[in-house]
Amino acid sequence: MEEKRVRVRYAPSPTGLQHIGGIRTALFNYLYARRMGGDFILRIEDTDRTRFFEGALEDIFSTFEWLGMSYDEGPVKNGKYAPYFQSERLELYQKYAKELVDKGHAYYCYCDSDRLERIKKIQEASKLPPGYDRHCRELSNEEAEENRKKGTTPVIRFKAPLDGTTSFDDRILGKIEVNNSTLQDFVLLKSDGFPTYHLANIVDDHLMEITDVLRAQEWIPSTPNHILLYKAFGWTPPRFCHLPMVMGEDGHKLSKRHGSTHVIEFRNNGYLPEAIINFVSLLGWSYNDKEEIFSLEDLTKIFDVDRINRAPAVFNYSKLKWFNGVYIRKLSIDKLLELTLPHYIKAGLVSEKPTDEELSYLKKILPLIQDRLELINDAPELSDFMFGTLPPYKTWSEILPKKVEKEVVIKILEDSLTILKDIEVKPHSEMQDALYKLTEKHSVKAGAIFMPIRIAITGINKSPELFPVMSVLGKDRVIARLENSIKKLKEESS
RNA sequence: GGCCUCUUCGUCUAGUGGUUAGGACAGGUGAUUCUCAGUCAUCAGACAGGGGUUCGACUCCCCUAGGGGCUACCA
Repeated sequence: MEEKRVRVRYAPSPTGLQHIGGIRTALFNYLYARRMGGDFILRIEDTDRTRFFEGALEDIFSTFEWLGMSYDEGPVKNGKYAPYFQSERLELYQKYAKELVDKGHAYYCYCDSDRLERIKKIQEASKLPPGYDRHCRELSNEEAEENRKKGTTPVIRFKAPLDGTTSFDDRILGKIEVNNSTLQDFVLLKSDGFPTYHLANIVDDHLMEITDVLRAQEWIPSTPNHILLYKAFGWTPPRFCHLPMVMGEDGHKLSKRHGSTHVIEFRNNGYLPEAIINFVSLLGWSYNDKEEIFSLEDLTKIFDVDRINRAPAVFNYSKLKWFNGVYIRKLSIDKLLELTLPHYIKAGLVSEKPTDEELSYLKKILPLIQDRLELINDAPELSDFMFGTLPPYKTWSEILPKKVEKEVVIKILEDSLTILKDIEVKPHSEMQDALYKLTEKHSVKAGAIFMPIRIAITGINKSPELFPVMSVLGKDRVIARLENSIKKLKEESS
């Protein structure tokens, strides 16, 4: 049999910001399409008017762009099957819902929310499984007419089979079968004329010639409904592939209470798109047992649906951070500058319109902190001591090495000052060797020499390598900071 | 409650009847004539339990337990 060109879609509903779970689904669809040389479609399922969220669309587009995922058809871009907003396809769904009624697969239901509420309460009270009681399923024409006269706008419900079974073959889960007796007469068309997810989704998937549906496992329970719908229409269903859920650290579906979940939050917090893509690709999928650093480009070549896991995956923030560090270390200094500059400006370390001088100074600082940077946003905090004549000293007493007498520290700093005044401040072993000699003179360990110098010069006890720092700072500032520290220490001891 | 589904180190996972059960993150230790980070080395850490099937089960089957999802005129 000839294989059809693969067509997959990501179909978010604009009810909130894009989150990790959604983007994982989007990514897998994207990768599958690219790997198979097929089409990736973006479709906006805006069928719930009550939950529409203002910034959602903008967020979807910018998230895709930021992550570097392109789609072949979708809003704005359009394509052969336009429009890609379900809200613009209403007549279509109404037509198909009506068709189902005519074929006897669906019916008008006049039950209002009051009645629905009532039967729900009764079911709860008598511990019966909840669900619509199919009151309108076999309504006579007279009764229907009566309801119409009362002015109630009906919904259209699917007439689910009462017995037998419905099954489908999931690409990763295998055969899934349910008894039709457990199915509901779910709503297809709401009373406001909008379709429900179930109707709109399958109508569009069919019309848009979607071949594979990759979606989260939370959709498994409604898949039999969808299969039945395809059957009622006489259409061939696509292949289904249900992706494992993404959980929070407590084992529940990932949500806000687990911390950041929206892609935009990660973006704002200093995460790189490469890190998000790489990390998310490994949520429920793996390549092999040794490689795990992949670019989006790599992934389009190696992604394999058959290697997707069945079990849910817990979102591990610390591993994401590690990935971010990996990708930050891969950045060129120019790129790193571009990304960190706004933060330096915000921190007030660089002027609003940075001068060339400021820019080239930043370019000298960044290599100093690149290795230790985990989040782009942390750059200013990690390097603020590189700015100004004197660093922002903390309390001296807290920072001084504990095991060394203050008098000795002062002597060490004075000796260092003498040494440094005489040589070039370069990141060279010469400087290191010269200072190292002080360990013998004062009979202390290396740390007792370098720590005081570090603190005197940077004002902190955790800094990048001392000699590169001194080199970037320049001789004048090194001397000034050393002198200032000695002075301060002397004041404090008197 | 009902239906569906899942189960290898704390976490992400490799594994497809015979392995010292491998890797990564996190954690421990050591090295890198200084701290932190990075890097390198190293340690610790798992097949949920019980029955089968088999010469042999992490791998196949059944049961139990535990987890998760769904159960809307939301997607």
